Amino acid sequence: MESSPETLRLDRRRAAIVCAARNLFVDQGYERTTLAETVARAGGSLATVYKLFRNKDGLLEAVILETVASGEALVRDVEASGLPPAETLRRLAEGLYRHFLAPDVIALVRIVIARSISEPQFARQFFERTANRTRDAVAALFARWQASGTAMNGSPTFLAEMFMGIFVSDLQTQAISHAAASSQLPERLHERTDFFMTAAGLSAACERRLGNSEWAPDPSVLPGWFTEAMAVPREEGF
Amino acid sequence: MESSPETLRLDRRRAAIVCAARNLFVDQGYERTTLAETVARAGGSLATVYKLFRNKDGLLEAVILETVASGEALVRDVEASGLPPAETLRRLAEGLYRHFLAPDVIALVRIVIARSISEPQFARQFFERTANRTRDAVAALFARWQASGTAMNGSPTFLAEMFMGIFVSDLQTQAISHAAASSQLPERLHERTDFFMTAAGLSAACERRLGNSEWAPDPSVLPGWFTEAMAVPREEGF
DNA sequence: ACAATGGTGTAATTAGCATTACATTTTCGC
DNA sequence: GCGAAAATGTAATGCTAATTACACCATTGT
Repeated sequence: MESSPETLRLDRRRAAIVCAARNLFVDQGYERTTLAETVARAGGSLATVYKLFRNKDGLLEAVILETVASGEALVRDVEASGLPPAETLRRLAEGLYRHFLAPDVIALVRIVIARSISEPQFARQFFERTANRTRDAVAALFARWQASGTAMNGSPTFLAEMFMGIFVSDLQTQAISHAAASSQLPERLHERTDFFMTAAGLSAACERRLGNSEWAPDPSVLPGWFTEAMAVPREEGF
Repeated sequence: MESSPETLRLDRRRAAIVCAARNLFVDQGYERTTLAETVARAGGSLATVYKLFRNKDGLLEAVILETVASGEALVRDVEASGLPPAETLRRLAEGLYRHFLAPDVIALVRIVIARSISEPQFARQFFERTANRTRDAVAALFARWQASGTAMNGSPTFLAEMFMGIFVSDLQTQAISHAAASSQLPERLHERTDFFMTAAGLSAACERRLGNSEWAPDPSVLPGWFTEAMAVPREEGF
């Protein structure tokens, strides 16, 4: 093992560089940010950047992978609060919205899309780690609900896709149009979530038919698709 | 007026350059395409490019604006066939999908997003001319239906936004992940459209209650929001 | 205190490409 | 055919920024 202080020092440099780079990338984009600028802001030197990240692309990769994570943790947390489906979905919607539509995240998504032209497999990996993983976590949640007797229209995977659609379309809008973050978020979000729940057969009205007071899951007999959809959420930063 | 053959010649050059540029941009992206390459493919010369488009940015602008148009015309055409709402929406979904998810369009959207970092107002204009205009056309369609007695859950604008969400989320997926165009389009699309219609209260089941045989709009008394939503579709290429 | 390891600062090196300039050829009305 | 106007081809120019090389300073373990 290396001596701890040495490692710490190196790590601190690395963190500082990644942080400075992230801020600059978010403000100006990747192409317009020079390594000289990054180094000027982070301290350190060009040579260090090349040692740590091999080249500018490597730095971008580090920035992206260390900044944007999936919403799995959020799904886990909201589910853990044990609320009935309708309320769970409302909170989930709010949390995912906050997560995926944070200005920094949008800016980085723009950069990833731009780079996807020359490096498709990097973009694919990014997408895998964020959107797909989150979608799978939501699908698994739906699967658990369905397994415990909550009726809904459609397979968990399909419903998860549609649920994610609530955010993605806004993400696209913001990514392209640079619209100011709308302040009417809360209502819009609720409206959309309710729309989703209506179609999915999960709206509050439906729940009342089952008595929504003490909603408790019952993990007993599982349908066929359950096994694949039930992939256990992995440990990963939010 | 200039003499006709002269103008024709100039126009033909222009068209050839735009076409070559579009193909190259779609294949390689904007940054990686050099003007020399474009000119080599189109014939003509660098000097001509600078005369016609002022600079590389101008060429991009021309390519984008002459290639991607809104789906207004499609909305008009599908509506004109006079089918009941459910069937109209299915066809509309199919048409819009084909339009917005064509590989060329996706590639150009990628480029616009990339450029939106340094030129936000150009990107906003693009968005305005494509997605927003299409959404408004769909909203106006919903407004007309609602005005003629078709019941639905939510304002036309809101419903149009949700309807567009069906495509946008896939557009995002394709733009980022470069997934091969899915061949399972038809089913997925139908499934989603039906999902939308369920939530919107427009599904076939609902229609049957009104008798869906000879569905005919009745543009008589209009609700308050109608005027703004009813913006007449403008002439524009599809 | 002292070497050694490794970070730092600066100054080349390099390369790509947009943009410009200009000399040559083509087009087209007359 | 002729000459003006425009198009073409080619060869600079110029700039930007990634990448590399190298000489100088800091930290750390002994």
